[in-house]
Amino acid sequence: MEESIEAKGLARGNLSANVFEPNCPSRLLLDHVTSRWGVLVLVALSNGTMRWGEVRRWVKGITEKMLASTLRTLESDGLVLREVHPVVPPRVDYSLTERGREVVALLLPLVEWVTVHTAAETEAWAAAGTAAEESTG
Amino acid sequence: MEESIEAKGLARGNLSANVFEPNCPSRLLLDHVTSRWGVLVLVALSNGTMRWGEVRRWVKGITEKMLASTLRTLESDGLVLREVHPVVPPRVDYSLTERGREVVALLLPLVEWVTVHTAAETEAWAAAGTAAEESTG
DNA sequence: CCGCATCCGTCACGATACTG
DNA sequence: CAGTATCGTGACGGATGCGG
Repeated sequence: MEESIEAKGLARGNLSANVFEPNCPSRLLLDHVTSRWGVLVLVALSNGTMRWGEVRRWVKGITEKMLASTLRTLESDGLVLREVHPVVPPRVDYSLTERGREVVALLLPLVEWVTVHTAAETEAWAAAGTAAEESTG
Repeated sequence: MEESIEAKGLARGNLSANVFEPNCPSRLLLDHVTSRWGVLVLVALSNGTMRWGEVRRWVKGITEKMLASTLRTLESDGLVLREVHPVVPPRVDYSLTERGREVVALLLPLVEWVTVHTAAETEAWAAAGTAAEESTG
């Protein structure tokens, strides 16, 4: 394992930020980007600017409350840009900031890895799911 | 952004696993590896085999319950190897499996990015924290 | 109808105490 | 040292209400 964090000194405390410290702000940001919905929202937005409803349709299963909360959090972290258009009907666009794109670039390989490494299990799931797809919508 | 997931077809649904599907098993695995404590435990174990107490000391702020739960989950996911030595006093070693090392390799850049991008805020935090350390304990 | 805030129920999380 | 059992709280999730 040449990729040890020790080699990089990441967790040795010789860097200013240390995610292993409970009160370090880096822990908060890490929690946000790796949160249950945060990662999915970020990855969804990697496709470009999206409207509220669009993001909601991408991240299936998320509630309106969590979507709003997640978007607000990511916005305050400077990862997501929120643009409100004062039109009727109301239109709000969400997109990734420069920082947001940086994180997503690191997030994508992880999501891809997970996707690949659940392929075996997913085959069975998809097989059963496809049959039930008609009933579940 | 040439790294769009569209280009890879990751979220297009043409891969067997799709993290955007609420019931897809890949979502579970993603939640596990990106969970609040999961990522920290995995990164900690990237330093090599550790004992229970060691991991606990690395991941500051984690409770015994969460540590046990997280380790069990990661073990069931095939990311962490748990070795029980029937000795007195009891000794249990935790290490990364081959798959675990793969995920950590993808997790480290993310953690590193977070660390770097909170450096500015952390300076103020460290400065204030060091000063307040005396009063707050 | 879209975007989002609020109330409330539920469950995982967190602290403590206890066992082998 | 390495966990397990128990109980309280806060965050999450669902439904509802409001403004444009």
